[in-house]
Amino acid sequence: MSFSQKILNWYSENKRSLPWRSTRDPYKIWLSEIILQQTRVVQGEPYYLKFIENFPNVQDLANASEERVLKLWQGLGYYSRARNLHATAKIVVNEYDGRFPNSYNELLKLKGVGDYTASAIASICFDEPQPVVDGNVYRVLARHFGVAIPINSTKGIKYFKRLATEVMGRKNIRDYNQGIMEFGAIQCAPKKPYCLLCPLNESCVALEKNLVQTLPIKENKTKVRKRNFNYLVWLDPNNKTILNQRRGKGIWQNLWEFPLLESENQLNEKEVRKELKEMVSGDDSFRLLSYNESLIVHKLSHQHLYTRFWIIESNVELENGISLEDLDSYPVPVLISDFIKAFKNSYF
DNA sequence: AACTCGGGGAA
DNA sequence: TTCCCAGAGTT
Repeated sequence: MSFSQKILNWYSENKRSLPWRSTRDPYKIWLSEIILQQTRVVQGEPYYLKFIENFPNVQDLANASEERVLKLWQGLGYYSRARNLHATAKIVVNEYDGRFPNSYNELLKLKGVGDYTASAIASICFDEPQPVVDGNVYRVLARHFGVAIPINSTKGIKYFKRLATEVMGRKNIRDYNQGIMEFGAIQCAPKKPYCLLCPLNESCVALEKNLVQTLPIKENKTKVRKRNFNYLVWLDPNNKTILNQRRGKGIWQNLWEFPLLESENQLNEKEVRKELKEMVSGDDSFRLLSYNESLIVHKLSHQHLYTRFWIIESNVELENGISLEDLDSYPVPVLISDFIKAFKNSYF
């Protein structure tokens, strides 16, 4: 029996029941694929359900505000996915008459749709024989065929795409693609796969050579940048506060946060007070207190944010202050939403 | 080719 | 802690 046939057989017996498995609607498949980029199924599934409920079709998504899209995306990370999702919805509505392109090559032109996602949509919705190559597929192929080329090298990316094309089998590409990913996620898991019961164990090169724990090979370790954040949580006599929207490049683009003082070294109370006096032009009729005793370390994959929240009780009314109830309507990073939640429970 | 972009779950 | 997740865009 061929490699692809064994995958198909395994899939038919072991596939999870997932909400996007029962449709060929390109909108829904596209949405699910964007959500699942670098994201576990269990984490993405509730977001998929929320998005379908709020935006049943691409027109609804295109007509929404970016604020609303980002708010629904809040907590999922990689927020450029949400911005590109929204932008692509508008393009599909305005330039494609509301219909998604139906081929790999055309899908590839959409924002946020790369090789993997174009292959996924083309195969699942339109039966086009394009193999998906995601993290699961890299692992399955590297192990089963004993490939030691780094999966994140230019050479590796080309090699595995070619290998995936050779072994895919073209008759049921829709189930095969989902099957090999599911197989990688459940059977050929990253750590401690249970090879004894694997339907492909007789032909697995990594198992034969005792390389299951070694493959796939990945090079480059991301170095972590350390940053010091001081968030200024204003509270005026009406308990209103201030949020700013992050613009430009960097993390959390277009999300909201409290006014931020970023510094080379962590600031103490005296230094924060000095900065504040300049901001309010000499007026020092405010109370300043540190909310968190020890620093909060918010860890992103390539940045560690050493964070302190400062509460500033001011006697001056803020002009465009935001009430604490309204804070929840803004899309904010998890670091901020965690604080808001704790703050509301503890401070009043 | 290397870097940037989140957050969370599992071992 | 470390690894990695149905990757893509930018430099």
